[in-house]
Amino acid sequence: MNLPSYIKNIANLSDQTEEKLSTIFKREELTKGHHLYEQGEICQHIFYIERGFARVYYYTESGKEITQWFFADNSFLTAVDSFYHHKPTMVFCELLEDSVIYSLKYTDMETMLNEEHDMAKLGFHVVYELAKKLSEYIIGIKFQSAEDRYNALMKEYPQIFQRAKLGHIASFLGITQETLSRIRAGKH
Amino acid sequence: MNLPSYIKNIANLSDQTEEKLSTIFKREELTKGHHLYEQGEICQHIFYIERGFARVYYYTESGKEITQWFFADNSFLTAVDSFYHHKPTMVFCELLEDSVIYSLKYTDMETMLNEEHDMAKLGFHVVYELAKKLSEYIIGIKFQSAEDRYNALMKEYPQIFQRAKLGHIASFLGITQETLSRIRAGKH
DNA sequence: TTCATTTTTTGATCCAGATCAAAAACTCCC
DNA sequence: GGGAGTTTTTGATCTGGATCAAAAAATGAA
Repeated sequence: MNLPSYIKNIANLSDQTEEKLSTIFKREELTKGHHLYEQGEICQHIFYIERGFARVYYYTESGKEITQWFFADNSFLTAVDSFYHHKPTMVFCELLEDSVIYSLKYTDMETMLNEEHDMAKLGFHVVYELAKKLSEYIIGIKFQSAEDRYNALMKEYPQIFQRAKLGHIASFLGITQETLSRIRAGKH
Repeated sequence: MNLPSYIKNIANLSDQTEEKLSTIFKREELTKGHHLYEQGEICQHIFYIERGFARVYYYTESGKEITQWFFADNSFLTAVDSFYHHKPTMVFCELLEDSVIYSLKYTDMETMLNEEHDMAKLGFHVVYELAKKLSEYIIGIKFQSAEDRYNALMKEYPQIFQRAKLGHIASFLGITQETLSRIRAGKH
């Protein structure tokens, strides 16, 4: 779904806000492998995926690559640790498929947040939903077995194995690739 | 710090908003053991802790009690899964100390969010900070050993052992009480 | 101060899942 | 279609932290 339609579904913006918004969002078709942002950068944008698939990941001190989150069609994403406070982010965001991405510069968003009341409400809504997801994820990852988490992911998002590699999914679940492979094989 | 001062520190509200806000917040002194909300309720309030200490917890299917989060002085809290969408929450929130709590009814907040632009901006800010914390917590809990997480907690929040019980802290860290006890004893 | 209850520590055992290593199964390009 | 790289599976072994059980320490009420 394109961004204007998506926003219409979740919030009731004035014509003025809608128009402004449409002028500051940039729509791009980006290819698989493209990075929306990388570790060390200050993430200046908030992104919306019209169509595609993205993975956010980082490296541990010991050099292991960990998937923090996946984002599919119709989701907003940004480097939460960086965007709002202009600090270098710790994470990378790469596209796992050719994707259609809208991006909005922080400075433009800030301006709109200040100028348009309904934009501020929309911002609240979007961030609130993010917090809710994160909160649910935390409940899941603590004190659930690897297999429980796998089952939960499959239920919520069955196409994941068509769109991401096993290793990516494993580190998202907080387990090794080998363990995930075994769970999937039904052994264990 | 009381709520008006705290808010002044993080946002620049108009006199009008500030005044409105002060009329809809209720300030109470509540005793240790009091529950701000319980599982099954629809959480109707957002709370601010002027002074005190709260613990959010829930029960797993197998009946184990898990601490989801601690909140100390100068923090906002609510049942994220419930508040905004009026669904029964899965979690409990109890005070671990006598506390001074401000509470704001959802309906009042919604009204203000709609009426006052700078209130919407404040809401965005508060929720954004929450999302950032949750996001950082997730990075910590995956692929860090129990001891690493213990050390991180001690660094960030050394007083925790004076304010919460070992068992509460253990489930927050995602480990058993016995393991935490051993880590603390320096063995292992 | 004593006794009961709660909380923390210690000990012994066990297992889910990590790690290391290598084989198998895919990809995809020349 | 063959070979080089990539991704997934399988196998063997090891270990951090769980579980169960009980002792020790702290708390608190009478």
